[in-house]
Amino acid sequence: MAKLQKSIDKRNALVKATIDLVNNNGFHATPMSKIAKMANVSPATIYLYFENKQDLVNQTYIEVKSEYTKYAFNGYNANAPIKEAFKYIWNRIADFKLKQCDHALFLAQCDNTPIIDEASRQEGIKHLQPLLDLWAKGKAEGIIKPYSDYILYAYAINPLAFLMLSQKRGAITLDDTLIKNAFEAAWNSIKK
Amino acid sequence: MAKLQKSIDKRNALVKATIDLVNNNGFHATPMSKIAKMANVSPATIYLYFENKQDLVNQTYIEVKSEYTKYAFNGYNANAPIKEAFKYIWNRIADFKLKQCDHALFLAQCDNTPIIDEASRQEGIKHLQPLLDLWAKGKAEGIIKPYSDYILYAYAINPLAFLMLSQKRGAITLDDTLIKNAFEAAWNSIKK
DNA sequence: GTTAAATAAATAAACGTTCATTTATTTTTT
DNA sequence: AAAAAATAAATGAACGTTTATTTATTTAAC
Repeated sequence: MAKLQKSIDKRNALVKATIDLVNNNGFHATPMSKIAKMANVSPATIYLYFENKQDLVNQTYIEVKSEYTKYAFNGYNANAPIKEAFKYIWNRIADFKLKQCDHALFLAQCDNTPIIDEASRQEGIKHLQPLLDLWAKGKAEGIIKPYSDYILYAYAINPLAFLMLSQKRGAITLDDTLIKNAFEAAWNSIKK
Repeated sequence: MAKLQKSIDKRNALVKATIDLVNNNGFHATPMSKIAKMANVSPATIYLYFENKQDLVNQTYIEVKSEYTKYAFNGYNANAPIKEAFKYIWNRIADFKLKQCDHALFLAQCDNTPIIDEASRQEGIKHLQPLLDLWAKGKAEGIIKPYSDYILYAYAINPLAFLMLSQKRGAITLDDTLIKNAFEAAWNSIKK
């Protein structure tokens, strides 16, 4: 059997093009032809790597979400004291949203619209477990308020998405002072 | 029909259909034909009320955003003490996001995607002035932290959008206790 | 009877996807 | 080790469908 390797470079180029175009034009104004053109392949080639447009955007979402959480927990020490551990994760997430702004924007768009299907959304949620574990530990130790994971996330993590969007739109510049303030606000809203 | 002039009812039905369909299927899967069908008019009729599809979604956005802020500040007394005044607005906003969940979802989708144009986005921002005024006053009195409006909004108001989405997706139920906790978190993150 | 409102039907452009074919790589034969 | 055969990867062009929008026509108020 002749075995040939479909080029991973091409797949990556397609994923990257999808992120770029969906970020700038939205899903509805991102035809396969444009994605193909930006990735320097033929439209037909997309279908060698992805089942259809829905599959392309689903896979892109899962991939980006996975990068996000991988980055967030990279180097994380689950045995550190609660506040220190949380600070580490929080700063990694802030870092990601600033340095990988395009990826964070893409996630925000997917998380707030029905463009990806429910299965992919569920798949993306799984990876946050270490943070939820930290919160459980913090609650057990009486350091973190006994709120649900969702309200903790809403107040401690999600505001970063809004700040990132504001920066992207030129309304603010996220300097070190602002980030430091943001962390204090985050911590204050979840600490007991 | 008593009078045959461009019926405001028809326009409202079109706006409502747009919200429903965009919420459930996204902009890309919401053709004019479906909007027309749901509003019980002919596709051509849409063009008697709106210039084109972009104009329809722009106007829908501005209308919903306007309802949102109108509701938020209805009955608001700008001369009340800072915390009390903030609590009033915050609860009105929470109320809106829960009772008018569809409208809040539509706004979230518009605010996180490029489906509406920049002019309409700017137009939508204007209406928040009373809240910004309150914060300015609170900062002047040394009651509220000297953060930018964006970071205050990110921590005090925007988390409600995340909670609303979580509820819509069945992950949580926003009861009175949770809302009360959420307010305390909001206030703690902005109070000095 | 005139005019404005509403529509069904029509249309051109754009879309996602498939098809027929070519190109590139691997396997088999000699 | 070369040549031939087989197969995988890639493509441009084409398909059928859907889309937003326009047109020509009908309907209903005054």
